[in-house]
Amino acid sequence: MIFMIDKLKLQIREDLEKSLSAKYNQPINVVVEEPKTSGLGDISIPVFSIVKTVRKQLNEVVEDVINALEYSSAFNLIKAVTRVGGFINITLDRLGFSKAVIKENQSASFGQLDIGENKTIVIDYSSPNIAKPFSVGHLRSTIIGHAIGNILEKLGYNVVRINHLGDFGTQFGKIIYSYLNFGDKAKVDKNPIEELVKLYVEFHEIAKEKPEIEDKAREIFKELEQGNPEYQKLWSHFREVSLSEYMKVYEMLNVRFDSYDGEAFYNDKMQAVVEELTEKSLLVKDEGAMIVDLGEDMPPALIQKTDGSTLYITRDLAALFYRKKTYDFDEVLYVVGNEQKLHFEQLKSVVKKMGYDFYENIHHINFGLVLQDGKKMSTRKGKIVKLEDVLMEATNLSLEYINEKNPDLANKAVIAQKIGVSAIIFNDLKNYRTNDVEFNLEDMVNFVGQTGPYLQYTSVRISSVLEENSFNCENIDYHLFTSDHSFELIKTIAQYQEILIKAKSEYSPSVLAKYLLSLASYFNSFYAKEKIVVDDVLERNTKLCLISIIRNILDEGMNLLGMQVIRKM
RNA sequence: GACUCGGUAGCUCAGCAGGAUAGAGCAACGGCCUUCUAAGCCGUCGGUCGGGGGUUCGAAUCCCUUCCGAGUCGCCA
Repeated sequence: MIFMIDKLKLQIREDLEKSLSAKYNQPINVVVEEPKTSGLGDISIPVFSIVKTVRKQLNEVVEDVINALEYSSAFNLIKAVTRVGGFINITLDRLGFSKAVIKENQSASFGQLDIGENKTIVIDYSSPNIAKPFSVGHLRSTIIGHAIGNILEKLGYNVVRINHLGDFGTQFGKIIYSYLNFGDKAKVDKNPIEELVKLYVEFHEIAKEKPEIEDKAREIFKELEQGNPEYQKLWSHFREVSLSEYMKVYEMLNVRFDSYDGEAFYNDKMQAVVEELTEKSLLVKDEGAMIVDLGEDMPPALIQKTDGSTLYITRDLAALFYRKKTYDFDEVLYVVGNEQKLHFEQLKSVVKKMGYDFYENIHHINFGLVLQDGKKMSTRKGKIVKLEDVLMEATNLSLEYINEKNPDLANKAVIAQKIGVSAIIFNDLKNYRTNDVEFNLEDMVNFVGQTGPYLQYTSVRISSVLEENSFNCENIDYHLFTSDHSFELIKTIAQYQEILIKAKSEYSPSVLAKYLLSLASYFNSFYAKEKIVVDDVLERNTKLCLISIIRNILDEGMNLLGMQVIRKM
């Protein structure tokens, strides 16, 4: 059974390649695509490359391809074949195609994709640093990681979501020192992250005058590592209060994790890595530190500092092996910014050198930096934009819109927040993830055009029609789907599954986001042209069925992206 | 300096296993609410695809070169 347009294209391609290869007695590659300009049909086949391989006249090849098409198993869904120069344009049988799409959509198996069955993917995202504010960069990681995780689950993968908290390192020595010497317990309890950051900043100011406190901090950290109960208690307290603040953000974004094991969790698992590297003779002493030489292409990986303490990559290696052992993953994804590209290349390279094949399944899902005035945002420069403020701003603005457009709406505050938060999520996901983004509040809370609210609004429009009218998808007049604006919708619906697969293969939610925009756009055009609740029972039922399918896809798609679906706005 | 990523309409971006007149949204301008939510729809305006070479029937897409921006480059994470 062929229904999806991409499957149809694939089928035509396979059939043509088979019969043409036989005819010309050599392997033939056939390109099957969708015409970029409208009015030329639904599917097109440029034959130039075939002409080149077989060294025959263009006309002759065109003839051969058209003849071969008739023997394709997809031919029953083809209505017309025309030729424009070196292009063969295929027009689909709209009636037959619509029927296939709607039937497929109604079947129980719709959307149940199983390409990820029995496969496990570990995905590491969000990972904020304890005692530091939740940055806009971590917001990107959180949003992108969450959406990719959802898409993977939709495709049938077993997904393990890990929040690899930055809860370890010399900075804890500094914070503990500051807290003990000039901290205020009450203040910290009341406003943990803000106060801890203040203490951290204060530490650095004092360290300018009295550099010896740096040694104190290192000492405290060393004792913390070795299990000093007082320091451990403080560390664990700071971790807890920070995490509970992050949880508020996660709750607002509707994000969950399977594990919050951060860097500290791997503290006792690093020695084994160092030992294994030593056993495999990969560790070399260089300028007092222990490194793994990675050849000409890459700078070496620093595994152990001169003073014997370990580094980021050592911890990541320990975490990686732990995850492999614990989850036996097929792939592991790290949703971490562009600036750590080299780090992950080194990580893969070290794993490869250690002789493990699974280095190929380690993917750095990099994303662009959040820039301010064209430069990387820096905590040190104190230009911290508080995430809560951004979410608040978006919520307030959407409330203003509601008051203007629909002042009698019930639950305004709740809906305003759902719109505001979703606007920010969508704004991040609609563009390809590796693009850098300039921090711009106005863009983030834009509600007009290619935005989150546009999708929500489209779904709400459909809901308000469906709410008042019952329908069934058994009794359909497929002829109604043959108009241009209806058939665009049918073709777009038919692309949904392929879009999910593409979003997975590129690890980019933007593929889905762009698709939802185009579906919504086609619907809104349709909505402007056609009255849905008409007197004719069959026509009304047919249209209601169609728009309900559209709403299902919009809603599911929005959920996959991490947005909130609403019924009224 | 080396390496990586990017440069497409005034702005934000699609398109990039080479294919037919380079597409959206925003902004600007002009239409469309006595009919299912106008956060919408329709139209107009807007481009030497950073510059220069090359590969070929054909280049935004591939190669080289050059300019511009960002990021990274052993003891932070």
